[in-house]
Amino acid sequence: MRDFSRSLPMSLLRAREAVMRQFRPSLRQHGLTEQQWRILRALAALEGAEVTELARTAFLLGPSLSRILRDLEARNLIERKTAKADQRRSMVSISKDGVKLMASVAPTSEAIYAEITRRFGARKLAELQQMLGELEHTLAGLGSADDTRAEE
Amino acid sequence: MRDFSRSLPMSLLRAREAVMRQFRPSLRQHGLTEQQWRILRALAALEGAEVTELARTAFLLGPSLSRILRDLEARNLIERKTAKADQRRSMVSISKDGVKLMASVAPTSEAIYAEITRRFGARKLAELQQMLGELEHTLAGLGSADDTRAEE
DNA sequence: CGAAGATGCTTAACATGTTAAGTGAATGCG
DNA sequence: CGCATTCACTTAACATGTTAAGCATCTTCG
Repeated sequence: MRDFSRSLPMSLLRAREAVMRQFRPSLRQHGLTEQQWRILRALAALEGAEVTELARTAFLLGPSLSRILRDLEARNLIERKTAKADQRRSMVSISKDGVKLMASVAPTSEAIYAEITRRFGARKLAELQQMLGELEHTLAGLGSADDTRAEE
Repeated sequence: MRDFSRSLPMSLLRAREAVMRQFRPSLRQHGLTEQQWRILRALAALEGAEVTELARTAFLLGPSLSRILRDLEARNLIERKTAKADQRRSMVSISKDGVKLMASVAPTSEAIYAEITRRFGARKLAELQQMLGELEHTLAGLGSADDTRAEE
């Protein structure tokens, strides 16, 4: 059998870990996990979204998102209000505290990303992301059907 | 701020998920998680290894590995014995049941991998893995020091 | 209208990720 | 030798990943 340490899943896992290792300490200093940070960023970009939409954007499964939103709301970093038209849906938005927190994290985060880009090379990085996108697209629809998470 | 859905971490996450989505159902049918499968494969390749070495190979953190080994041992898929020379170390090896289980999973797993390779293109896949390896190497040593997990 | 089904979200249960602390065994060194 | 340090691994505690159930609300259609 193939040397599994050279398999595609392992390559992807190690590469992602190498990248995230750069960001985690900074996020941690601000009391945020990687996933919480994704949610805040998504909310800042979307300016309010339904939970399902947020799950798709932040690439989180419903149950994870449910828990995280509960915690972020308790920390006053986000706000929720149920939609009037459809009581099942709830609109989530980032709070003022949330915006403030983002502002305090963003500079370091941007700097790290810039350093990664510089080291790896902007062109190469673009190529890599191109290929990753193609891989994702190639496999879309191969596996199970219903995809609440990604799959736009 | 950058559209975070196009950031490198998200690209890597989505790509990996697209790949793993192909394998999970088959593994699940055999009562294995992705991580348990990694450990079995690593053990089959190494023919017995110390826990730390196994963590490095299967790219798992110590605490995760500890729990998983406990469970795999309870299921009689692996065996452990403490080293004579150094009582702190324990040698882990795959059991006969473990080998049997691997044999029952491997064909499907190989078929899925072959299909992914076929769809994406073997050459492109090699290119992608090459770039992933470079990315990993580029970032090695940038972040925190001590790396018990990977970083050979 | 009203019951059956679909939808949006949450809870539950178990497995792993992540960091810190704990434990026993080896090592280094005065 | 003896004691502090290091080492290999495990436990603990909390956050997320993953699948299955649960629970309202909404929609569909007779």
